[in-house]
Parts: sequence; structure tokens; C-alpha cells
Amino acid sequence: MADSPWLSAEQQAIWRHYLNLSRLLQDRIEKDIQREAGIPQAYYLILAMLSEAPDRSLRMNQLAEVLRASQSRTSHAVARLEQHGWVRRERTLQDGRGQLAILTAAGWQRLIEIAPGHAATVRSVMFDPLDERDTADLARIYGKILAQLENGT
Amino acid sequence: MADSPWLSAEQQAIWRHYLNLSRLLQDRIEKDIQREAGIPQAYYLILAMLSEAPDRSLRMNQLAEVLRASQSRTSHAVARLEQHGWVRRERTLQDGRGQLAILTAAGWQRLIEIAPGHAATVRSVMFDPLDERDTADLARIYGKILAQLENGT
DNA sequence: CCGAGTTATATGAACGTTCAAGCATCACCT
DNA sequence: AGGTGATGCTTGAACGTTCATATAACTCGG
Repeated sequence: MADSPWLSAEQQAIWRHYLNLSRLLQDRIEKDIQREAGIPQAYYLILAMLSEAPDRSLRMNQLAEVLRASQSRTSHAVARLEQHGWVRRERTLQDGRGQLAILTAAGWQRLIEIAPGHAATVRSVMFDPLDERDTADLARIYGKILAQLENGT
Repeated sequence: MADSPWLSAEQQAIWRHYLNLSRLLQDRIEKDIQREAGIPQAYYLILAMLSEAPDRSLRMNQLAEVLRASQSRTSHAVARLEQHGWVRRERTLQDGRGQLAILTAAGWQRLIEIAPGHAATVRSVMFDPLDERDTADLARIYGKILAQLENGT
């Protein structure tokens, strides 16, 4: 806990900036992916994470962890991606409870169709306005905040 | 549009950091406010924005704009806050279509009960890990990105 | 002042997320 | 082996957001 609960004027300004930025950015990315692929960004990230995993598959467990999403959310999401035919599920052999989420060929295909446009959006909105010093600073700062967040309380 | 669609390794790392950070932060704040007030952060922000406006009231129009939310979303949200008794609506005199969203006494009361805890959370998670140079850098960087975002495409 | 187009808001359905159970399997102790 | 608790995952209901549509009030040219 902090000694004073209030934010300084500067902190308040940054916080409002952050709120606006993250909403605008979120909306922008969301619409972009929705238009290109007809799925929300959260689902795109599932395809992306699976594509980088060995055998393009992950246990629901681990998938939820890399997404930092709840198991429930992950389960619902994978169920829907399964309907699209972009992911399929298989029981794991080692653990009878385990489910393996596997990126299908169609899912891979879809992903590589979408990815460049998505990357271009991210670049143009987040990185084009920044110079090298900015990105270095941003990396340092995000590292600090993330470390704090991941510490639990 | 950018010349190359791909992100550099550093940009990719920052982007992932940002995604994780914003999700963790969002979850943290959301649960915090949900626990304290039983409303989502988006609704808390409505109370906050109204509290700062003249007569603690704004036209739906302007409210949506300061929130950077759609009119539909704002309408649904205010409807629900009205059920809680924290906001009420009144037709505007000048423009027969206009609706004025007004923070009630109960809404104000609720807000000042919640605000300090909320500020403490923001401070502890976002600002405590940063030193003065960090916050200055962050202000500069967010300013740049926001300017870009607000430029439209 | 009449009608076409615009603006301000609301509404309902569809979708995604959260929350609280629920079920099956595993792990461990006896 | 058999029970007790933990783990992995799913399900359904409740809620918030989005999208398309509706409605009412304004504007402005004729």
C-alpha cells in the first residue's frame, strides 16, 4: 500500500492518457482484425500462440497461461475457433483430463493471411510515431510495471 | 502505411509486453472496482467524468466523447447506472433530442467512497515502480502515440 | 412551411467475458 | 484398493459491448 492514495497532477494526466490510448488502440486493433478475419483479437492471439508452440499445439492450461486469460474464457474461445475449423481438440495421453488445442491447417492458413496486416497496424499506430530512444524507454518502463504486476499484489 | 509490415524483434517484445501489461492492469482495476462498487470500470469512469463536469452533468453526446465510447455503449451504461440510482436523465431544453446525464447525490456519494481506493491501486501498480525520469518519458511517449491515434488513419 | 437529410438517442439481438457450478481424472495417504 | 482432496476442463447464466435498426427532433433548401 502507498502512503498517500492520491495521484499527482502529472500521474493523473498520464493515467488518463493511458486510458485513452489503450481504448483507442484496442478499438483500432479490434476492428482491424474483425474486418480481416471476423474474429476478435483475443481469438487471433490464440491462433498466434498456437502457431509458435511445438506441433502448433498447447494444452488448454498452458494456452490460458500464455494468454493470461481464465480457463473458462480460453475454453469458450477455443470452442468457437473449433466451429470455424481453425483449431481442434484432442485428449492428451499422459493426463486423461488434459485437452490439447491444435492449430489446424486452415487455422494456420488464416493466420498467415491476417498477420502482416495486423503487424502493419501495430507498427503504424504504436511504433511509427516513436524514435529509437522512445522505444528503448518504453521497453524499460513496461518491464518495470510488468514486474510489479506479476508480483501479485 | 508503412514500408515493411513486420515488427522488429524489439518492437515485437514491446508489443507483447504492452499486451500483457494492459490485460493484467485491466483485470486488476476491473476486479478492484467491481469488488468495491459492484460496477465495471467503464461505469466508474462515467461517474468520474460527470463529477468533474459543470452541474455534475453532461449531454449523452459529450459524455460518450470524453469516454471515447460509442453512443450505444454510453446509453446502455447510463441506463444501468440509472437503475442503481447513481445517475438520472433529463431532457435538455435547447434541443428536444438531447438528454442530460446527471450525477445524483447517491452517485456522488458512491464515487467519493470508491475513488481513493481506486487511485491507490493505480498508483501502486503503475507509478510506484517508476522513478521521475520514467514518468516523464512515459508522458512524452504516450503523447506521441495518442497524437498518432487521434489523427484517424 | 414542407419534405429530405442529418443529428441525438434508444433499443434489441448477437457475441464475448465472467462467475459459479459441475464432472471427470489424478495424486496421495492409509 | 479406496477415499479425500486437488487439478483440468467445460458449461450455463448474467452481464457488458457491438452492430444494425428505429425514432424523434432538428436543419435547411425550395
